[in-house]
Parts: sequence; structure tokens; C-alpha cells
Amino acid sequence: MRILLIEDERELADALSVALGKHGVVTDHTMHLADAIELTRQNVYDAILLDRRLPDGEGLTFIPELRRTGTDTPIIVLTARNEPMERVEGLDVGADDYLGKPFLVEELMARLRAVLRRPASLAELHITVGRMVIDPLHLSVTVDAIPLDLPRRELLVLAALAKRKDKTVLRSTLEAAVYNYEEEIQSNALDAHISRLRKRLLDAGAGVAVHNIRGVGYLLKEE
Amino acid sequence: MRILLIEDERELADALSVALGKHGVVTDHTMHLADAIELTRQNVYDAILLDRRLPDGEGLTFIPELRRTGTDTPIIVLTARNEPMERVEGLDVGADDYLGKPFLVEELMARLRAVLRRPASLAELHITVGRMVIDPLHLSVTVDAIPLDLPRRELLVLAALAKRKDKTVLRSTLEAAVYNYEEEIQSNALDAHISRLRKRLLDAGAGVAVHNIRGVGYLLKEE
DNA sequence: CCAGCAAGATTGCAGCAGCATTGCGGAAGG
DNA sequence: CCTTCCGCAATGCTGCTGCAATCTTGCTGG
Repeated sequence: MRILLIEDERELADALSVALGKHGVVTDHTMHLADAIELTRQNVYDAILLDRRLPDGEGLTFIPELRRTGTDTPIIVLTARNEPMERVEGLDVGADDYLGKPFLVEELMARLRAVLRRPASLAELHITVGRMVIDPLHLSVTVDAIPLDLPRRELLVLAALAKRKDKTVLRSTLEAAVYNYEEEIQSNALDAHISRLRKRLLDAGAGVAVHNIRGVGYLLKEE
Repeated sequence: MRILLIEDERELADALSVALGKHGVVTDHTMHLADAIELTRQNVYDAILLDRRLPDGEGLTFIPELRRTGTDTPIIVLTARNEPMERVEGLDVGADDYLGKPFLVEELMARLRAVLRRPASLAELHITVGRMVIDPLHLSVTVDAIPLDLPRRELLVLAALAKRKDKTVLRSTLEAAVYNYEEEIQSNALDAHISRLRKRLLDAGAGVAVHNIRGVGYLLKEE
């Protein structure tokens, strides 16, 4: 589990990092709201722990700001401001839980677990073709729920085809999907990938076919 | 919004019904755990408010009972038993929140809202692969019900793999699961963890295998 | 309808990137 | 002070991948 801790008391933050670490939680720490948004852009956190009093402002303002970016990471507010109405305030701007300082690490962990007991992901994009399911985000492929592992380049080709299944994908598009602009291709490497991919899909009984459109590109469809 | 209130003090229950009613909440009330299960079968509630001290037993026992029926309705425990470790207890048997008496109705409402904002929770508490059961929230692992203790980092790797069993987990995802951004990796530390984890899983006869997908990541599946 | 040709398919091969394994020493915890 | 964990790095190995040679397919014009 990986969390973001937004807290300006260095001592507390360090102690928490250590304590949470013992529970197997990986903690990123920042003292400034300004950095927090950037960090959530760069990393995917399981949860965020947020202090209210921060050097650059009231922590609660961070919540709507974060939600506006479409992130629904659970947020637990940790603060000495623990009057009932202050708790209401915090929960109503979008915090998932509110915990007054001081607190036991045990309780924080329990609240973390409670908040995390929810579906892992938001919108997982799966593409189904034939008996095959492709998750282009996680780069995983299954046939009849059995994982199929493909070499990286073949995987990239397949994902690119799957994203536009039943439609022609230009040869150049495929090349772009597999090679970055630094890598140059001096041969029929792409054709070779297609060939090997076809063989593997056939062996796995994926129920799909990769068709060629002469002079244009390729196309993935059910068999 | 419709909720189920399980509470034996009639006065409090009535007062709450009225107060919640003013917030647009329809309340079903029962004083007995025995009735509660039946009521959840007949109605779909948005949330359940649960007292601990009840005439026919400890309220917390209701939670696993209800969960076993496949219901994932959020549960908020309302109780005078409000010591930190008692709260931990409540949350860990599956309550979504825990609120000590006495409380302001305002706060209860806020917590209700917070709990209802969360996508319905279906996340598995335990993941079974081969002969191994993993609890990613508590980070515990058993093989044939015998606890297996793993070093922290190996545990984190395993939990990350288990959460997406039978699916590829990107190398970078694994790194993020084990290291925070301050910790830098200058070597094949992750590979080493995988290697040692494999050995331990083999020794324990876990019946699982960690596969590598070259250039992509790793994947956990049954042997 | 056929010859000619261009585009694609297939496959062996060699090189090498990525992975597996393991010993070592420092660090942390008891 | 002893044990375990963990990062590091050296070593060996596997199999992906680009290349090129060869074979096949299907389009085209006459």
C-alpha cells in the first residue's frame, strides 16, 4: 500500500512514516499543498493523509482541488482541530474519514483498511475479442481467463490492434505503437512480430484472426 | 435515503429517527439482531447504523454475519464503547465507520454521506491463490492455514501481485508498491526480492508461481 | 487468363537486453 | 552481540528481437 502524507510537523511525519512502514505502508511525504497535487499526478496512491494546518494554507482546500482532477483516492484528515462541527466540515468537502490528533497508529491503520475495502479500480478498460480479453492499460491478455504471456513487442502490436478491433490499423500506426521515434526499423521487423503473434494466438486458441489489408495495414477480428 | 437502525434504547432510536427524517432519511428500526438479518433480506438499505450493546448480543457479530450473505451495505457502528482499541475492533470486523456516543446528528449525517460517497465495497478481504491465502490489508499470508511469515519487502511484492492475480503487474507498479519516492533503487533489488520470494513460496509449498513477462513485469498464478 | 511483380509470411540465426541467482557486507532490530 | 533483512554487484543464462533469405499470396495490365 502506498500513501501520500501531507503534514508539516516533520517529527510527526517521520514517526508516522516509520510506524506505517511497519504495517507495510509505503509513505511519500510532503509539507506543502503545492507539491501534493504534483505528486498525485506522478503517482497512484491508495490513500492520502491530510493535515489541516499547513504552511501554505488550510489543508481542506486541497480536497476539492484534487477531486476536480478526477482523482477519487480516499482522503483521511488528520488534525488537532477535532470539534464535531470541524469534523462535519472536513467530511463534507469530500474527506472519507476524519481522525483527531493525537491518535493511535493502530486506529489509523484500521481506518485506512476500512477506507480501502472498496473496488480496486475505477474504470478498467477491457477489450474482448473472441475468447480473448485484453487490458491495454496493464498490458495483460487472457484467453478463457487463462493468462497468456506475450513478448513485449507482440503485446504492443496486439494492444494497438485491439484498441481498434474490426477496423484497419495503418502500418505506420502500428510501427508507432511499437517503436519510439528514436528506434529505427530497417527491415520487416513488424511483419515478423505479426507472424509470431499469429502463431501464439493460434496455439492459445484465442479465437481471433489478424488480417492483412494489402498496402494499408492490419485488422484484428474474431475468427 | 433509507437506513436500518439497530439500537435498543427506544428513546434514542426515536429521537434519531426524527432527526434523520429532517435530513430526508427514512429509518427502519429494530431492537434485535435476529430481526436485522431478515430486514436486510427484504429491503435494500443505503446504510446500517449499529449499536454494540444489544439485548440479544454484541452488535459487532452482526457484521460478518451480514457480509456472509454477500451484502456490502456500509455499516456505521454507534456506541458508548469508544476506546481506541474498541474502535479498531469494530472497523476490523468490517464496519465502515465508528462513532462514539454521544454524538451530534450533524456528525452522523456527515459520516453517512462520507460512507455513501464511496463506491459500493466489494473488494476482497482475502485472496486465494493455490494453497495460499493472502490478506492484503493486514498483510498476512497463510499456506494451508499455516501462517507464513515473509520479510516486509517480499510481502509487499506478493501482496501487489496477489491483488492482480493472473494479470500482469508492471515492473514499475511493483517498484511503487515497495519503495517510496525517497528510496532510490540503483540495482536489481526488486529482482532479488522476487527471487527470494520464489524460493520461500516453493519451500512452503504454496502452489503458486511467479511468472516473468519479459520487458513488462510479473504475474502471479497457480502452479 | 496469365505472367510479372510487389507486398506479405515465415523462419533460422546471431546478438544482446533483461532476468535469475547468489555471496557479501552494512544496517536494523532484538 | 547475534540474527535477519536488504541493497548491491558479479555471474550465467534465456529467449526476445532485428535481420535477411526464401517462399507465398494476391493484385495488375495486357
